[in-house]
Parts: sequence; structure tokens; C-alpha cells
Amino acid sequence: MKEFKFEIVKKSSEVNLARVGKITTPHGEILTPCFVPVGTKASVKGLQVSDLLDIGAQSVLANTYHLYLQPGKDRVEKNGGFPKMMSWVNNEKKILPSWTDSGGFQVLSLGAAYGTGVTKIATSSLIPSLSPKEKGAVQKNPLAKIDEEGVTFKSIIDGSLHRFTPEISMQIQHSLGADIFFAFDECTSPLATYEYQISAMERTHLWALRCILEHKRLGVSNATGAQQALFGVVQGSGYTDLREQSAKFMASLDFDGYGIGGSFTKSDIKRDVSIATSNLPENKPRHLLGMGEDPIDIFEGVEAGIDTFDCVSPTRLGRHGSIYTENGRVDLTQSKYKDNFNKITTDVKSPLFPFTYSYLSHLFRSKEMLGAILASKHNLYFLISLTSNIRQSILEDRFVKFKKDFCGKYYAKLTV
RNA sequence: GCGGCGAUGGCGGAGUGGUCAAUCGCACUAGACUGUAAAUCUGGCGCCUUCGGGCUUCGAAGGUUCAAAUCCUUCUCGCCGCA
Repeated sequence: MKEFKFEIVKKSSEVNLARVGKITTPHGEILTPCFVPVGTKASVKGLQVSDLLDIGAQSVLANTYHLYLQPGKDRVEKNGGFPKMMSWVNNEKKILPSWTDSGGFQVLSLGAAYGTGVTKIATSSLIPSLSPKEKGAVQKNPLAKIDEEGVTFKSIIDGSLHRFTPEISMQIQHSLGADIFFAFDECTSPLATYEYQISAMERTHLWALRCILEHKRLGVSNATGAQQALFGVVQGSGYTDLREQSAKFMASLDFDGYGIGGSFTKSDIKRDVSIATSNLPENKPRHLLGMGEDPIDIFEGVEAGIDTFDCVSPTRLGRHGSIYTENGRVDLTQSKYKDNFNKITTDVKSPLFPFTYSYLSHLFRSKEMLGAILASKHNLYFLISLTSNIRQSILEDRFVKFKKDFCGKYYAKLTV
């Protein structure tokens, strides 16, 4: 069986940290930079595996907290792991590369952020001037409570209590059977104080050690029998000193690769990711956890030395009626698209190629599920293509021009 | 023709003397969404506004009352029953 491996295929001739790479897993290769579709509950919402193959998806990422709650780790294990369970296979029926997230994001989404409208990206600079949304944030009845040893979650399904520790997250992820999985970490709120960011980061560091020990103790995946790769997660939020400290600590541990996690201030993402990657070993892959709603985040992530991205935005935005176009993001539910009889895209490979704005507008207004499906597939196609084109542009030493051309169009004023 | 019931904002439908520009749902409209609590959520939705408030509304016209979507009279229209 193939072992986990990462090779740098080419370093960018134009941008310091950017590189083209290849991750080898027991279930195949992932060419980087690339975008990883999120299939939280072993389902990329709205899409079949054949759709994912159509649009060039190389791997899929599922979630530990959600699959643990439903259908439960034992059922997933008895299904042969989540990739086999969802038939994440190529045309030769061979299982494809996969990932699981550790539940660390739910520490934020069900904890400090729960019910507040706070997201991991702060729109304004950290503490002094909060956006109205953030000012109005009032925390009540969080579903996640953190202590030094782990996190107690209330089930989002039935309110029952569940305990996650680094060890338990490792055990669950061994049952889920992904090729690559993440250490259990604490994703903090971008609004937390500096003092809190330090204590949370230190806790995440201690948990990282425990994850490595438990992973070694557990050995190969109980679901697949394959050796899984464990990625440590760099924290530190929007503080450069903490990002550096966290990256150096994680780099000192024996991880197979690294996730850059936690919260960011929108304008500082590139700076903070660069600090993290600069302090990580060059010969190991870096994944930017949960980032990619905005194409500029992907460009800047690549410039900051990121190899892989995952993000729920393409499917969530698509379900909610927004699509990416080369001229920017378009909200198909706006009234002006009812009578727009232009084709949405000239790209024959997009699932939206045959259709007019008016038709998609109709699908969303009449609440036909096909609208959400098509838009989700299109958005994933858009981001997967974007990362693939970025890869090609680096190989051909024209990344800077590609970025300029793309962003010039995407961020110009909409004229649809 | 007689009797009964009904007519409320784009639609459905609350309200049956004062706290009603009028609950609520739908539709409409704008916004949000970055390791999925999300096929979701938030705002607006008579007219005007210096956002304090002002103005005109509940089939039509009159009337009672300090006060009417709510009570009375007539009319118009609709539905049901009897001829």
C-alpha cells in the first residue's frame, strides 16, 4: 500500500512561498494547489459522486463531530469508512483520497460563536472597531464548553451531552477512515482577547501532543486498514507573534502535514498565513482550513504557501442562490434576473452552461431543488477550476499575470 | 323576489368600540453566508418624514360616539337556502 507522501513539483518563480505539489495517499494522489469539497456528513450537499468527478474534485472532506453524532462512528467503520460509505470512488471503483476535520471548528461554531453571528473571519481590525454584526453579538447557551482536557458538546440533533478529547477525536477519525485527518484543536473567535488567544493556543498545543500519542497508539485505520496521515493545526488568530509561536511549536512535532486554522481578520489573512507557513517545514503539505469563499483568499493563500483549501461556501452560497462568475459573485434571487435572458456562462464545462439567468432565477423562486444543485455544482466547479488554473499558471511561470487578469475581472464592478 | 351569511393592505386570513397602519402566513424586496447549528438566517413591505412624528386606510355613502375595521341605516357586490 502506498504511503503518505508530499512532493514539491515546482516552486513559483514569481512568488516566494507559492508552490505546485503532489500529495500521495493510500487512495491516490492530490495535485496541488487544489480545492477540497466539503462533505460534512459524508455528503457534499446536493451532489452525487459522479458530479464531483465531473468537475474535477480530487478529494472530499467530512466532519468528525457530525458523523460521530449521526450515524455514529461504529456504523461508519462497519461501512468501511466514510469514503467507502459514500462511494467516493473513481470510474474504476477505486476509493479516492479523503479528509476528516477533527471537530475543532465546532468548538467555535457551537461555542463562542453559537447564536451570535460571529464567524471566523472578522471584517474589521480585531478589537477596537467591531462591525455592527459583531457589536450585536450576545452569547447565550453555547453548545460547546471547553476545559483543559477537552470539550463537552451538546448534540445539535437532540441536545444530549458528548465529550470530545484529543484521544476521542483520534479514535473517531480512525473509524471514519480518511487518508488525512486533523488534530483536535480549538478554533477561537476572532473577537477573543489576546490573553485568551494565548491560553487557547497553548491548550491546542498540548492537545496536539496527545493527538500524536493516541494516533501512534491506534496504528492504522480500523475502517480501512490503511495508514492515515495526521495534520497538526496552527492557531494564533490575528496575532503575528502567536501565529509564529504556534507554527514553530507544531513544526517541532512529528506531523505529516499542517492545517492553518483558527480565526482571521480579513485584511490580514495573507500576512498571518505567511507567517505560519514560513515557520513550517517546507517539505510538508499545508492546508488552509475552511477558507475559500472569496477568490482573493485562494490567490493569497497560494502566495502564502498554501497547498490545499476547503470551504463550505461554494455549496452553501449555491444553495442560497449565489453563484461565482468571472465577473464576480451574482445573487440569482435578485429581481433583476427574472427577465435576464442571457446565458450565465460561456464555459461549456460548467453545469450552468445551457441556462439563462432567467431560468435559474425561476428555479430559485419556485424553490425547485435543481436550482440549488446546479448552483452548488457550478460553484464547486468554479473554485476547483480556479485552483487548477492557478496550479497551471505557476507551472508556466505566469501566476502573477493570471491573478491580475482574474481579479481585474472578478472584482470590477458588476455589469451583468 | 324573500331569508341568511359575508366584503380587511398583492393573496390567504386575524381583529368585532379605544393600547390598530391593523397579529400571522404567503408573495414581493433587500442583505448576510469562509474547517456546514444553515435547501438557512436577518431587515423592509399604505403614503410622507428633518425618524420625533405626520397623513390617508379595513366594499361605498351617511349616521351614533369623546373615540368606529369594529355599532346603526341605505346602497353595491359575492356566496348559500327558499321561491
